[in-house]
Amino acid sequence: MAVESQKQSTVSSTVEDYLKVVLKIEDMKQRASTSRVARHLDVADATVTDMLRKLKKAGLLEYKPYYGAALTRKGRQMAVRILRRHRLLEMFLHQVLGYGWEQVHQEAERLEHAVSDLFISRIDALLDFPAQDPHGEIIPDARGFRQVEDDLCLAEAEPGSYSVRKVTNSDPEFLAYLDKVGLRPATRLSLQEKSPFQGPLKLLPESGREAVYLGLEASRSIFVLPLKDRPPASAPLPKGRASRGTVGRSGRGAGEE
Amino acid sequence: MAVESQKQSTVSSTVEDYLKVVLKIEDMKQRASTSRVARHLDVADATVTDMLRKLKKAGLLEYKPYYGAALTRKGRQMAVRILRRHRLLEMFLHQVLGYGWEQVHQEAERLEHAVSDLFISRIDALLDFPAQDPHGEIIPDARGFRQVEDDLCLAEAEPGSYSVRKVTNSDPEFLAYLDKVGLRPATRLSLQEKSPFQGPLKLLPESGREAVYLGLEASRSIFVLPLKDRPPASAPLPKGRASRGTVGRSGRGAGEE
DNA sequence: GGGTATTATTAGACTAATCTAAAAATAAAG
DNA sequence: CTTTATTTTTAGATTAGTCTAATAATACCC
Repeated sequence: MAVESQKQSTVSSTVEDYLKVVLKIEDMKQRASTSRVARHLDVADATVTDMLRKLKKAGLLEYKPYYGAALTRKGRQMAVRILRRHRLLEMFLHQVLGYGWEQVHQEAERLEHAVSDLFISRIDALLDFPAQDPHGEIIPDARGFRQVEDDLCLAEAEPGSYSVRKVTNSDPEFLAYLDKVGLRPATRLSLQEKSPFQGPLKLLPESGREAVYLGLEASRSIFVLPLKDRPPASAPLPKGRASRGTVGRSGRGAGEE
Repeated sequence: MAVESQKQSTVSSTVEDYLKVVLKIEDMKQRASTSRVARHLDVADATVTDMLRKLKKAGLLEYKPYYGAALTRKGRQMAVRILRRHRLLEMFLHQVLGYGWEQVHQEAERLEHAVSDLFISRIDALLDFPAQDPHGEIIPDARGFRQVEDDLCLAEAEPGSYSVRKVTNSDPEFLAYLDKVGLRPATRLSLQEKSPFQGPLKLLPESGREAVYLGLEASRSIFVLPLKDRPPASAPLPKGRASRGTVGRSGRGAGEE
């Protein structure tokens, strides 16, 4: 059949932000309820109700009153496109302009709506088609494919050896702190103990001056990969990364034929 | 006296565009009338009337009904800041991302409103503090100083030898044409004759395959510097540029004390 | 200097995105 | 299964930026 390259209707940057948030919530396996979306965007609930109705009419998401929203293929496609832009921009700011990983998010947040596709493809090439951003987040490819991320939340991990896969928190203060104690993507660490009753985690980062006591809440934004348990000093650095996720479409059936 | 570093109140990108246009018109020694501003921005005259009143109230320009607008120091400061951003961005797109000089304008037009001051200072350093953009336009420095441009419009020039200083037209088609016939900033050329009755100019660019016949209207956007008349083949390339403009404040009395 | 042409302004309206406060639906708890 | 608490939606308003059509001011020309 004819492959209609459906031109991507242009949407406002506000709409892009809504789609991005719904995608983020869906990725966390949560229901994209009015209030949850509102919290992420820091707007009033009523505003979200209106917008969701509008986005439904535009065919970008399903919306059931009093229930919530779910992206359509078209909406997801757009959301993933923004996600790709955001992460590529972060990588560019970090690698080319020397931004710290705690600085990249805010700038990318504005640029993702302003740069052209040409800009994106140029920085993609300049960076040699990076697979991850400075926080360890996977960068969707140009067609919208996203590698499945097979990582584990530190908050759920058992004591043992791990390497940091990604940090899903963009608060500059928090990231600066992690940096200070030596917790960055690719850092190896040993989780030594988890205190009971929502207590902190005792960690030993490889860059390892001393043990770090990290609050449980903070540990929820750190994702790790288990390391084959070998003597940490002689363990070979897993070049690509020991176990990779399989490659799959972004979302059920999204993307073009 | 105490140096109040007056924090630059933030304005919308729309306002930035208005200020930029008024600056551009003033730079052309014209009156910033409602209709002229409207034409530059491609909006209705009525829209401009409203906006000028608003900008006057914000202290960014003077506005006399039925006459026009003139930037205040504060307004000019903001406008020059955007101009600097625009031109630095163009240079960056050209030098780092490999954009053609006919492609840079459109992208910079969006980015100038979106990038942070950090971004600007980083690309400024990366480019080694360039003095001009890809069209030969002077880039104001970080304090808002602008070199006086002592160039001559080709439309007003007498036959003789010149080098191209700048091209003040951002139409991609037009720039692509100039490029094709070998007319770019720094290109040396000889203006051979000017046909009477608004006729075309006969030019011989140094990169010089053959003579170029350029319409008078087109010649208005090309600015040149006269060359000391020596045999063109042996003339030494003026390194910095033979005669430089003096350095002065951007606009009468603008800038901080 | 009065009539015509041009240029500006006013008036009224629209859209996108937002808000607050009130009303309605759903969920939770006895 | 009724009452209460929570969540969501509706209603009504606001702001920024824009438009068109009508009116008013200025400029130009014999």
